[in-house]
Amino acid sequence: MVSFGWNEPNEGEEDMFRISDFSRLARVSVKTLRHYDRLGLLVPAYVDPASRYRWYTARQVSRLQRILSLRELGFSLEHVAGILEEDPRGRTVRRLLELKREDIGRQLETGRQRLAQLEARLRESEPVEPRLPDAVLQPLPPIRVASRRARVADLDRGAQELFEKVEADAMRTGIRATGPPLLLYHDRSFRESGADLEAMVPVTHEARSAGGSTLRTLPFVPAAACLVYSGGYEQWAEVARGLMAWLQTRRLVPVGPLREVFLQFQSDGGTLELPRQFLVEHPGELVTEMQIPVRASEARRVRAPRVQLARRSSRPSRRPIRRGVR
Amino acid sequence: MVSFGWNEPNEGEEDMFRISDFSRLARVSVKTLRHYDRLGLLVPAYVDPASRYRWYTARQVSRLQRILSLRELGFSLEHVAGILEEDPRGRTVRRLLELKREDIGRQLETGRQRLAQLEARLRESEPVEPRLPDAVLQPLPPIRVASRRARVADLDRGAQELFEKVEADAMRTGIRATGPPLLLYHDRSFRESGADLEAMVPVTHEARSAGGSTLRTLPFVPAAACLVYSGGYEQWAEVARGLMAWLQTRRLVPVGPLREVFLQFQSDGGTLELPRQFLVEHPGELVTEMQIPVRASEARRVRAPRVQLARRSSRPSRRPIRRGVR
DNA sequence: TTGCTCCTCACGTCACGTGAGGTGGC
DNA sequence: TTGCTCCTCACGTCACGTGAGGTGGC
Repeated sequence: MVSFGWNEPNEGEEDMFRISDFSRLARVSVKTLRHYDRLGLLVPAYVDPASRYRWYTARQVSRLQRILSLRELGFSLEHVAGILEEDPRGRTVRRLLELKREDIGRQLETGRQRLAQLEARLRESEPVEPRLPDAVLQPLPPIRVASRRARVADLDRGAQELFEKVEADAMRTGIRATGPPLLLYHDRSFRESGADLEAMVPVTHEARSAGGSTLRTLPFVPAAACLVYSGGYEQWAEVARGLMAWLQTRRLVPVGPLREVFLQFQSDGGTLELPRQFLVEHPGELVTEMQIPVRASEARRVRAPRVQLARRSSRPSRRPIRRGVR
Repeated sequence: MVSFGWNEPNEGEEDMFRISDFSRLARVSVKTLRHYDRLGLLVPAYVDPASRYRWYTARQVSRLQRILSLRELGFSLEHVAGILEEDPRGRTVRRLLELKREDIGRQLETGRQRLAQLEARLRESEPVEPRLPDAVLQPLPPIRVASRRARVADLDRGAQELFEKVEADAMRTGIRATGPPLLLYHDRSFRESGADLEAMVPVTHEARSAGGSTLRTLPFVPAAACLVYSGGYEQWAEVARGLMAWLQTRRLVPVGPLREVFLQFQSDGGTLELPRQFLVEHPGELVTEMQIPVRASEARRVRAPRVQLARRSSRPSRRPIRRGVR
């Protein structure tokens, strides 16, 4: 047994709160307090060596409240532990909070959108059956681009940062963009985090250097399904449905990385060869073209059995969901 | 082996997408698709019996998108499964969506508040040290009340519903409230879900029946720490700190259930005996009094050793947090 | 034939919650 | 002494993600 602290001055001498009272007054569950103790986030002011009872002081409330408010801002407890070791007035914490502010701003925006959509859906008694967008099949010419490729932690932010870097490089080296920016998805399947992205800007063949960006030529693609749509990713549902239905009826299958071309991504328009009518229909909106290399299917036609039944008898789901609302 | 479906008409005959392509085009990870298959939420149109490869059709995108949008609204996957079995235009779904709308509205509100607080904190170079609110020690007289007690799933909503019921009972039975409503926390420690709450309205002793509500008399409390504050639960941090510090310096310990008295909970004020000055200072705001029965501490003074060191040597935390921001 | 795609299975993550079984405190 | 409070330990939750080890498909 180690024994110390018993020679301390009187400042340590004070009444304390048992865990249940501390829990009630601070509005935090006992389980949470024990959890924070284990993580070393909030260690009780005193722990009885025999009974292991935890005792807390009033002064510990402020640390607890800092933990809770950081947690509510969306930081992980591990992250909170780090922040609490920093100077709360220092630059590091300030920067983190500023980043978090932008974060929450974005979250609010998507929340508002979702709410608006939900309300629209509730107002309409009958859903407006959206006409599915139509695609075209065409070859993609080789394109000379300045590009940056990386695995990014967050899809949207990562893409934006890549584009900013490429554009900064172009600025510095005096390269002019000759067309709208493109985004390539290199992963064979979709992933939200750790995606392998390549952001690029078309340039002329005269460009010799692009700083940190790479100059390369996108290969010729003999056939690609291309689909232009307006609006952000909230449109993806219909775009995907439309494109896939289109591919399916034509017996085409994807064979290469997906491209997104940002034809109009700012209110001033951009350099595009879009039909003028499209732009008039969607003034100031985001206009994107999706392009996916395809080839004819191998004519290996798979016929679909009534799979729901087949699956049930051959391989029952391991964790069946209990049905029924409420 | 069960075999069927091979006599189906041609409608089942169509090309399909392998899981990676379906994933890319629908912007959903392969892991998620397999997960939904396992749960029976989205079973592939065809599963090769030999290879167990999953094949999806374009038509399955719309079901997937419904799953995703319901999930994003905050429904659990189990709940989503239930909703998908209902008529999407039926009353059940409509009611669920309306509830969810209110839910999201509330979430947006707290998000906005958090953002505002964060921004305020970022604007101030120096924090305004809040003066801690002050409590008073006083006896609580017995009070005749009409009350409803229940375990509630959600704290805030549960309390509100209880109050609505009590007030409806009072209306129906013609009882007049003789004071501001009270909320009692019966749990020995705090809990967010499943809390044991009692909502009550003071009434006269003449009342003989209160419908579904119970008529009872709150017992006399010889000593309670009472603290009046304005604002909502976002004030709790300071209130708790103030109250606990106040208790601690006076060597008082809580001995009974916590009461909240809603002195002013609507913009029109209410029936109160608050100092007029307080009301003038906080016009139209929420004004709450916290009351907690106390008694003198047993003079068993626990002296706090330097616990951080003691704990480290005697019981190292099992899952230490790796420190350092970013 | 080779590498690529897909498979299953087991375990991890995150912030606790649940419950069993047991001991200290007044 | 009795019930109440608190303890630890192990496991569960939720919606997947990670990675090992292995097989089918072109």
